[in-house]
Amino acid sequence: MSHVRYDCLMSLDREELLSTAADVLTRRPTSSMDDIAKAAGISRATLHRHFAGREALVRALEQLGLRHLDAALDAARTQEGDAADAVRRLITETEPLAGFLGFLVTENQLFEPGEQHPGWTRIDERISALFQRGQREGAFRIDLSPAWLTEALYALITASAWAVQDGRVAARDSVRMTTELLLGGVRRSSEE
Amino acid sequence: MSHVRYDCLMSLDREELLSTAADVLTRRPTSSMDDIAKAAGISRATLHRHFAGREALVRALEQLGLRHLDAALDAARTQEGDAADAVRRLITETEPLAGFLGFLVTENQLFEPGEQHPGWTRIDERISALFQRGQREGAFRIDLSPAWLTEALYALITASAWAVQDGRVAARDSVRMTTELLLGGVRRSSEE
DNA sequence: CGCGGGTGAGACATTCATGTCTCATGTGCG
DNA sequence: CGCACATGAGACATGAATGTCTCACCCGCG
Repeated sequence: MSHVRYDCLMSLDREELLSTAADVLTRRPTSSMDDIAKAAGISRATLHRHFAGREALVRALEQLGLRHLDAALDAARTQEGDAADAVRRLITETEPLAGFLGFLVTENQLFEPGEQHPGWTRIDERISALFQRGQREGAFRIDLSPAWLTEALYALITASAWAVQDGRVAARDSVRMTTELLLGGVRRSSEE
Repeated sequence: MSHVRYDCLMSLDREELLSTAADVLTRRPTSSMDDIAKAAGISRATLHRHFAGREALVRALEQLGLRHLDAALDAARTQEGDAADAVRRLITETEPLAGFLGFLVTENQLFEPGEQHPGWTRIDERISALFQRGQREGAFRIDLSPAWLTEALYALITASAWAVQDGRVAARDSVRMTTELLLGGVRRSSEE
């Protein structure tokens, strides 16, 4: 068997597969295994050979999303520099994932009301830590809990992705709109 | 047939039915017609006598949601007084609908990617008009489009409902958190 | 050349929600 | 009382998605 020798290549296939699956499900969250297989250019049988079932596929997609989020958090260097700038960087890095993130959040909200995978808590904590740092440094207001700010960040990012998808927001404005609203709010402020 | 005579009563039944259906689907968006019927204390057959199918039921729920939103917009008197205060009132009035709203948004996002019911555009326009007014009066910043602010309002309201449901935000803080974030953003501001 | 592993196509059983139908019950009203 | 209508219970057919299986095919490699 070539399983062992070609594990890395298999992983690559798997990675691409997950990627296109993410694309398809981002566009149409109710796509069937058939649709996903066709979109990936493989047969349903082969798709099943990679992922035991839809359940397993979604789990794997979740892991993929978590990895990407982790990477985005790393790339944003959330522990460095001005907290507000770090939030800007984080949103910028996260924007390409926005639609996919929306799928995962919806899926989670849909099928596991109340419980949540442990993988998310770590991401939540990393984001939460950023907001906490901002509060500690006096850059962020302290009357909004980091947990809520984290939720709001998710919400605004996915909302912007959907707004872009529906043509209500221009794609090039997406990051700025999200960032500015989250950081500054609607009210006209005296500073800057 | 007593159809004509009892139309008003039937409507009342229908209203209650819609209400409990909304409750059930808010909690578990994937509930079956069976679940809904049981929750309403009626048989699936009777449920089908009121609504031709799930499609029709969801449509009716959408109408219900639109009516409630309209009522919330009326109650918030969005055209009166300070725009920021109007937003506060709007969120306060909308908060009881938040979970239900989340269901409708998700359902929409799920099954009709791209298109949207004409009923929503009117609501969107009413909310959008509020933000426009705030911009005109100099209370709101003008570099965020009213369309985006409207989307963000939806997103934050439903996000807060989910956060409360998952225990990440206290129910009593929900309105304040949403309002404050939307109006003032994360950044600590010099005013107030 | 011949072999083996991976693949595509498709048949098949299963499950689940849905929609429709029938029939027995029950309740109110004449 | 007896009739009409609404309801509840449940059988039934349908359709869709899923998961499993078999078989033929092809491609690379010995």
